[in-house]
Amino acid sequence: MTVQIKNFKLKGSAFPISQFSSSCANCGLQKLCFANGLSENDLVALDNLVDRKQSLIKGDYLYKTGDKLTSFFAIKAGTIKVYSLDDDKNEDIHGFYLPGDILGLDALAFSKHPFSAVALDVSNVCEIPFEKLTVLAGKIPNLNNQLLNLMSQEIVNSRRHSSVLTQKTAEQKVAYFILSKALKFKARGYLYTQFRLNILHKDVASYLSLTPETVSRILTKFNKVKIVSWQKKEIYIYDEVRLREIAGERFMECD
Amino acid sequence: MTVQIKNFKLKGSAFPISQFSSSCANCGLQKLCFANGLSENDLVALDNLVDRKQSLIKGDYLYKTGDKLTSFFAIKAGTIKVYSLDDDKNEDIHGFYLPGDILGLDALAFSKHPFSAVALDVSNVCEIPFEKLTVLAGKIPNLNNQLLNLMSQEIVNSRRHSSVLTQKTAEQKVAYFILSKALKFKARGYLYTQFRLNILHKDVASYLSLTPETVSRILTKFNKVKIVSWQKKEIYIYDEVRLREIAGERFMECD
DNA sequence: TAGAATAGATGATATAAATCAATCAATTTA
DNA sequence: TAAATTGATTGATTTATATCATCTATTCTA
Repeated sequence: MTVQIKNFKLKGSAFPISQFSSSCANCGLQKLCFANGLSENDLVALDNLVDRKQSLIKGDYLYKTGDKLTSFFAIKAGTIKVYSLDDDKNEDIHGFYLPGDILGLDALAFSKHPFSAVALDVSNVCEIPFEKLTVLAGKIPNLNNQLLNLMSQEIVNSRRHSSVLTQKTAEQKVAYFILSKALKFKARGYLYTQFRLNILHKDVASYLSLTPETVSRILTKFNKVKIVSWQKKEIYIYDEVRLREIAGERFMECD
Repeated sequence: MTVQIKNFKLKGSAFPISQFSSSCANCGLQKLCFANGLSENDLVALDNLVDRKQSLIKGDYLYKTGDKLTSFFAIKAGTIKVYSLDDDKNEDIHGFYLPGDILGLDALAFSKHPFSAVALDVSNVCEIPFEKLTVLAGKIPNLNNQLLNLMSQEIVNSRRHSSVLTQKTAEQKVAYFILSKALKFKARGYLYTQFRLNILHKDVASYLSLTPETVSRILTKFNKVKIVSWQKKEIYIYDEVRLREIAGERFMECD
């Protein structure tokens, strides 16, 4: 990526939409996606499978629990929430997926989506038909390896999240959450001390296994002591050092 | 499996050791392993990769956090604990693996084991060199599919565990844990209302994000009201219906 | 753009499970 | 096999966070 696009504000978008991503070869998120490690020829073969979807708007579903697995999705822009519903119809949120993340790998074992994926944002995704992809992966060892790597990462991420849930206090969880999102922006080369995050506080609460009240109290406190503020979807990190101290280094995702 | 071996007691063994598992073709756990769905020829090719390890004893490690990934392991008999250590050297337990389970898939992304795996039991495992396996998987689509399926299952299992941790009360967690192990025995064709489970209560506590005291109090209660007892490593389920009611059906592993 | 619905903030109170403490039982090891 | 270590039980107390309640701000929608 030679052109660094500033983190300009597009309503509802967590990341800027790249102008240069109409093919895998030009996509700035290539290294994070199935395309990683492919030769030029292989990249073309992959590219031909990919269907670049029109924008999704808030509330659009990529898939719902129980849907047949037909495609994986790579997020180019926006925010996707992955969740299931418990008996009382409460959302059990498993993750918020951002540009560069891959969705749907968990559906492979049963050929059905065990979770639902909904856009929180104006979002942009690449749709990759899963049967065609696995056939192609059979022919391109590097593609197959990347598929395996992505799944393995997903296992580790999920275990890491379990550790966060069980080992951190409410305050540590909230600090950790904000920091992990910030570091994700940083890794992509965007401004990370100040960014838009289109996630409701109550959804963060669910993801961290807390109540909205607890999250609200903690954010109020963090704002008062000038560590970080999160208001109207905008996050400002005032004191990264303190935030790191509270969050703890352990389990931090560094992708 | 035509010969049904009774769940005889071998000191420290959760499952009986099969007499007939010196090759994948004869292994009763074939359907759960990499071997699932392979033709006779392909099975032989897989079989040639597999190194059948001598018995492990309690405390033996299959691998430790940070070790280079060299092999996956399939459990034939015994119990393996997978965990990491937190800053205070507390164990953060991610799972107890039983016969038919596969270990090490989480290491693929970074070529290093993110967790440690230790035998709680006299255990028997098959060691499958991971590089050779992935090369072979490149040639045998069914093997590759099975590898992908196993990884996908691991993602779902991990998410399911997160749901248990966040959505169930202490009592529900303990009931759920016992029931899920029982159903695993049942699925393998063993006696499941009464079985040996060589896991310390304090390890279960850690796995369920509870304290040993809480687990102890709950087990005392379950014993008093004649639902289930777990003493000296022996589990007796007296009232499966009540146990199911308390555990709740949701998130139950059915493998 | 007004009204309704949803999200967020803040205070008072309740509670599930943790922590602390003291035995008792079982397992390891010298 | 005795002593030492580790695990399990049970009771008293504490505490982090949930719950309940109310109010305000924001976002939808008709």
